[in-house]
Amino acid sequence: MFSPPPEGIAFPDWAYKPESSPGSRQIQLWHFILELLQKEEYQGVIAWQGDYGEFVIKDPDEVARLWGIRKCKPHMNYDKLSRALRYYYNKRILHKTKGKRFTYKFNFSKVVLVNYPLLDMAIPPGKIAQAPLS
DNA sequence: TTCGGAATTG
DNA sequence: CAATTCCGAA
Repeated sequence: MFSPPPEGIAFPDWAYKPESSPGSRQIQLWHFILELLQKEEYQGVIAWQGDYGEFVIKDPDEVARLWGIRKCKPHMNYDKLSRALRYYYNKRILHKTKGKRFTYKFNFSKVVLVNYPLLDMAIPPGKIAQAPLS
């Protein structure tokens, strides 16, 4: 039969964007990719590959167009989109699966931390811990 | 196809 | 700071 959706890579809740507090930033690129990946209607353009967090882009131009619409950038294209993705390598949010075409992998360890900085709020009185992130 | 520098913007 | 754009290189 057709391969059932791998249960391990489905996004529970923590993958969602904490979204906008007033004055927040706009949606980041990986949030948008996550949103597309969670919808079956986009499996024609982007879908999970197999391993944990690995996904493959089937229609880069389609993804790029949707992303462009989202950001009001009508001249978006996979070349520019992937450029932003490449900057994510250094941020440890994404990685590239080499050998395959249009295949990337999410770095959940970092994604969770980025999404939930508020989870670590155990601050002992009198001492403020500061994480030298980003 | 993929990587990355550099300049610019919000 | 994150993303966009341009473009050369491997």
